[in-house]
Amino acid sequence: MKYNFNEIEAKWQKYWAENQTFKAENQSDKPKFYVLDMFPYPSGAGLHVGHPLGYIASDIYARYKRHKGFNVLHPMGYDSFGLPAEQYAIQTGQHPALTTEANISRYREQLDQIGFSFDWSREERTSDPSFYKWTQWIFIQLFNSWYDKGAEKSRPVSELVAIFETKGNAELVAACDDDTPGFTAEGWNAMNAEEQEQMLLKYRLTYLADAEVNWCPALGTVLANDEIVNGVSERGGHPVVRKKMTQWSMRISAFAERLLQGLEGLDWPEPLKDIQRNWIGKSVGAQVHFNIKDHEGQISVFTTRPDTIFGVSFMTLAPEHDLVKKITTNEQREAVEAYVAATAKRSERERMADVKNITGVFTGAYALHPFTGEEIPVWIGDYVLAGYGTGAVMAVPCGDQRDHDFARHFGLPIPNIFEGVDTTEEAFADKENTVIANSDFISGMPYKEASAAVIAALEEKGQGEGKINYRLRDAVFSRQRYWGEPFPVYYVNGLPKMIDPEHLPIALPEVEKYLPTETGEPPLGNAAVWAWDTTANTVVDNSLIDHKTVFPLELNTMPGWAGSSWYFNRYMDAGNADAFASQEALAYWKDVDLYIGGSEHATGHLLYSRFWQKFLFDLGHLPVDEYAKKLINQGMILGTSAFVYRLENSNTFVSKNLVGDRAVQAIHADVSMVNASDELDVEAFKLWRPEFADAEFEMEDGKYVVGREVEKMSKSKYNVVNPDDICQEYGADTLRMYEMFLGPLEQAKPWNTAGITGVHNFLKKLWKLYFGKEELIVTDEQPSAESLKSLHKTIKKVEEDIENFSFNTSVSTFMICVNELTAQKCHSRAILEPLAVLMSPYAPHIAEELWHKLGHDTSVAHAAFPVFEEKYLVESTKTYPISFNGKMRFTMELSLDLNKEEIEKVVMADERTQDQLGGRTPKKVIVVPGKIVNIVG
RNA sequence: GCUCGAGUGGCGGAAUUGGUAGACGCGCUGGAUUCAAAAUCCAGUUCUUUCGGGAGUGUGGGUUCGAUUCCCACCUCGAGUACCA
Repeated sequence: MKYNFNEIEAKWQKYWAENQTFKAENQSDKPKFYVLDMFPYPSGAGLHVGHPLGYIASDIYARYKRHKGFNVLHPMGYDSFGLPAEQYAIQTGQHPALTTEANISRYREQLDQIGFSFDWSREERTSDPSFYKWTQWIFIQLFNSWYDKGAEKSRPVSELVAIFETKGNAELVAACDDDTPGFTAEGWNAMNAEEQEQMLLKYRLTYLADAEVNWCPALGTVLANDEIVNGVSERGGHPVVRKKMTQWSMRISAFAERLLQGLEGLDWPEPLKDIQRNWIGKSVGAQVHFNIKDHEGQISVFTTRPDTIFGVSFMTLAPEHDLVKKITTNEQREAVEAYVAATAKRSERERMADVKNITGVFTGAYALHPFTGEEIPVWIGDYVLAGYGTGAVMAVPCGDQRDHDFARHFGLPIPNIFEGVDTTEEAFADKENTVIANSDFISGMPYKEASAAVIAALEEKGQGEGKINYRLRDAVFSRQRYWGEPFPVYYVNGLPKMIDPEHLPIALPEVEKYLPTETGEPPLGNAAVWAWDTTANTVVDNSLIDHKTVFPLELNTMPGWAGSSWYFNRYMDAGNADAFASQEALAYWKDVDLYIGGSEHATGHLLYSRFWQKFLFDLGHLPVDEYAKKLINQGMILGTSAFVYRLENSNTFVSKNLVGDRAVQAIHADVSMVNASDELDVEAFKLWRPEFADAEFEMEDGKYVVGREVEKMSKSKYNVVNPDDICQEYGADTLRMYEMFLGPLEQAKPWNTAGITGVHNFLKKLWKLYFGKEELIVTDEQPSAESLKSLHKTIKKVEEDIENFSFNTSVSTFMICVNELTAQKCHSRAILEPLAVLMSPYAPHIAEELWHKLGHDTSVAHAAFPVFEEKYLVESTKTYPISFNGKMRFTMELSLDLNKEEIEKVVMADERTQDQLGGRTPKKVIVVPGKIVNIVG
């Protein structure tokens, strides 16, 4: 009987769907296990072979856990709001919902073909109103909350109001805007409703504020820091400029410390945790307030080296610093203003590219040293960033290289405050080996002690305090786009009001055009029906806006990461209309046991989702404050591009090895036109594009050989391999096993379709253990000891491999097992039945077919995993490697009963040993019973 | 620059606590089968060699009876980050 994979796979895919084989119940006596994949954005290009890599790995794990008796939740859905569908809508006028729908069905078709064990009854789409209803609900919860730094906990704003009414904000330790003024209870009570509302916005966890944002003109929207790479937009590579705009922001900075600490308990890849740690960027130091000569007020700086305070020889402010205007002297005004104007004009990118150029201007003002009273010149310079710390630094040229460079460039003094170090040529920044000198009361102290002493002295003087700074900034949450979640927000006198959650969802309105309006408003400004009627509690026509009962709605939409920040909780109880998930379902599933996805989400999705989880946990909506116990990053599958070489200024293509040193242009050729031996199908190439129709070819041995290069798999490089084609030609089981066979899951590795025959042949060989030409050849014969050994060796190894996520080595193990069983001519049911179960996580279709052909009438998916028994592996002899000076020369099969002395005696008596020694007497003989023998001398 | 990660045959990769380097697969070579091809099967395949052997896991050192594995220095590639005070 032939292994007819197409027929088998279609049959079982249908069976699984009809029988809901993988439906997970929210109540079970079995222990739970939640296996999650990062859900995809359904792009128009469909899946290529790189996309399912992580899904296959997680599917193997999910299926394995089912065999091991767990109630497994393994869901899938779509992150279906996003830019590409909207860009397409702008070009074609087609509603993004339609293209998204079409793309999703294409994705679903492709996913179904690979035989994943997803519980599709829980499918979710972030662009579905029944889903984003809860995204809007969470937004409202954030708006109605503030962060108590004392308790490190999010709390309802109603509690904050109660504090303000009785105590003002003097004793309050809360996350809030930097410019929040202090006020007393009387002060609060004296404010009118609008003023109070303005004040509360400074505390809310999502707030509306004027902020310098990253504006991307080409995309027509603002971007978050993690959406910008090397100063250009991550998507499309467009320039980004700074712009002041009123935007919704998320106060994620309030959670910086918890996001950092929470990493400790997570079984996530260390490099990924490092990325998050760096992004959060905690630094411990002090805030120092310098008085200014002849001026009111102070200049505050943040420093991680309070111990170097006696080494300060100047100060530098960011050009944007508020004090610059106030303190600049008349003599210096012209120079300062010119410098400030010049810096403002430069884009972020120019400033980044131009790090080595030292620029700055003296303001004419002097700060006063808190201990010596010495006058310190105040400069401005663009090496100081307005957005970090206080936007000002105390410059210690002997201890900081940038300050040193600046001082040398402008001829400023470089006083040395380090014992035994010369700092004339370069700064000394080694904290560990620091001994302070020339520094009054801290002379002779090391870094730690000196820092503590300085902080204490500053606090006493009221001129500073210990301070921890984080690099993590609040995240801009507004996007000037159409295809995203609408905010449940309307405006009364310019102040935002939340729509009552019971009226959610606020559905995305219809618009004529998906572009910004003529007045520069976001696309929702084109909507005719986009106003909130506070009496009817519904969205009504804009013409009804009277600012009394009908108000304008928010025109921005939420960013891509809104839905993905909580979707994993929704799967636990997808479809619930009364809550984002029931408390019972949340209590049962709790968290994700295994999460697989790409590391490119380290500073985006994986940080934001942890933030929302902690927030919802604080308010009692979730049972745990970290949602993914274990996370694995799958590596990227790279494409193997093919190149043809065209002689310059001609239409002649030269085969790779004939190019020599002639001037040629390398052009990507579609990999589908190239065979496994790198030969180009010349006729197909001519038909590929009109410009190649009359191309000439210089062939070698009648063949055109292409060049190969490993690159990222992408349409533009014509190296995309489609999983559908592979499934058609070799079957899903082959695809699954080959993707795993390629190499370690976490590693990037090139795809090469040529190698797939090895895995395919293996499955054919497996099939032949069960079937002869026409019939099942499995017998009830007692298996041989050898066969039992092959099986149990495999059980042990495969189980260990799955637990360690080493799926590539499992595939090898299966190959070895089948090779051995074939050599043994084993057709025993006692071996082949457990083998089918063992294979089922990797190659579920063939396993299901074999299982049923062996007489079972329920799915193999819930069969118990074979139990490893040590007794079948017990050996009486061992083939010892006999080494001389560490080099293996020959082997000897010896009984494992022999002790050290006996082994040594037998080995020394062997002729080959004497040959090797050539008459010499060994200095030493190392015998490790069961392992090796090493003869030294 | 800083922080991580990785360097093993022609290729993908294996070697789980320091113990037979190159498992398994691709590719290649030879053979069987076939009118022929595909498919299948068998044998070989790290390099080098005077066929005894010798060398060999990025480079140089070290620890050890023994190092792909541990330590030190360096080189190359990849990822993250980028004036963060």
